[in-house]
Amino acid sequence: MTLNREDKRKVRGEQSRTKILESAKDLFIEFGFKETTIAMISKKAEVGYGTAYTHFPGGKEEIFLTNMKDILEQFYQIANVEFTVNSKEESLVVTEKNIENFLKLAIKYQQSLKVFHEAIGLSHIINENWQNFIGKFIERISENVKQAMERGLTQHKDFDPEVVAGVLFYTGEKYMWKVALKQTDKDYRIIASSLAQMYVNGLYR
Amino acid sequence: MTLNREDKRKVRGEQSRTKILESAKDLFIEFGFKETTIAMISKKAEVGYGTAYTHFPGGKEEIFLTNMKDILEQFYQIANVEFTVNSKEESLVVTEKNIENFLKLAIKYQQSLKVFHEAIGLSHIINENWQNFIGKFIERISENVKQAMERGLTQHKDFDPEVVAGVLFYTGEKYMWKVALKQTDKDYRIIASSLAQMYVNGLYR
DNA sequence: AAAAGAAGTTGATATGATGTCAATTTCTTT
DNA sequence: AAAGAAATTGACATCATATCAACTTCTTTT
Repeated sequence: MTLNREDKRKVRGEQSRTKILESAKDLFIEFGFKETTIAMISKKAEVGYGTAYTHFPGGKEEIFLTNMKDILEQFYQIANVEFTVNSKEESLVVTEKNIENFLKLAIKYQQSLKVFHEAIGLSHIINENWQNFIGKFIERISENVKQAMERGLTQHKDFDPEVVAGVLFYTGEKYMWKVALKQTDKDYRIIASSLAQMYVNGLYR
Repeated sequence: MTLNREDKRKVRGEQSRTKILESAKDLFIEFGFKETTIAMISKKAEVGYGTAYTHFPGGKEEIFLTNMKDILEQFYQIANVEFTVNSKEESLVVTEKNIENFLKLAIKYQQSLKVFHEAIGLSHIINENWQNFIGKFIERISENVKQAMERGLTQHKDFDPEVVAGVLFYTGEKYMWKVALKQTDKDYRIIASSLAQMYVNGLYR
């Protein structure tokens, strides 16, 4: 066995895989998730029909998720910033900025997110991926809420942290989809401002 | 033409229609939207395969929507209650009660709503119906927000009424689905309380 | 009462997508 | 050069949808 020489079969395999992913990316954006078929993808990628399944046993779903991984990672970075809240004013600024960044990404990846939204409804596995992703956000925001409650910064001491976190995240998520689906004309800054105000004034005293 | 005598063909037709709807109702709850097929429905209803399509040209989607109409109407009644807000305290009580009623319906119709949620993702037409339905809610809540703003009762005069309304409705909607999909153990009163507090304290000064 | 017509039923059929698999090609190792 | 491994391939089985021409059942017309 010669380790330093390239295996041409592996190279060809990688090429097929890449061609499938790239062809799929274009097709999904042009035709959407449901309308795009394995036949279309393999044809555009100039590989046999079955080749798509050897590289992606999970079919369309796996191909799509592989392409989305990158974008999802960027969204997750926003929630992943550590911060400790010392005052209502500080929280307002941080929250508003986070929502703005979130919505900016939605604008940047509008086309892909539109397909993603469709796919979440159509595919059980893709939906599961998204729910799992959402869970991390909610958890993260809940921690901040708990922290604020423990320090006596909140309006009430009997808030449910998850519900409070949901007010921020679920409303933000909904507007993210609205932006992606072009269902709103509102400026992302207006959305971020009103939502941040509602959240911070609702939570802190 | 004899108007007072019954047309046996029409009677038989009505019977077929009813049998299709009732069979579908059971099957949808047992197998879900995707798994339930026209073949299953027509078989259980003891009619020919094509009969389902003569009564419901829109296929599965039309059958399902026809069955859901009743439940949706009940949800809409909650939003349709006129009320003018005079104080923050009054608003808190009314808002909390509305959310509670909303979530109570979700518990009552948990099984149907679970299927509905699946169907919204799978069917473009069913999704459209739901979006249209949601729009009425948001509009209604927005009116209340505007009213409060005009009367100088709010924390800010530059709130976007729709975004503010979204904070209440979209979070409520999300928890409605969580209840229907049994994705939460929280008591509906806990949810209603925290959400109402967040909304009212966020909006009013 | 028979013929014509209308309403409703029916299942065979065309269509279109998915996922599998046995055969085949291409490259590597013995 | 032969054997073996990796990757490719498209024909095929499967399954659900929607359509439609033939058919049955009932009503109206003559």
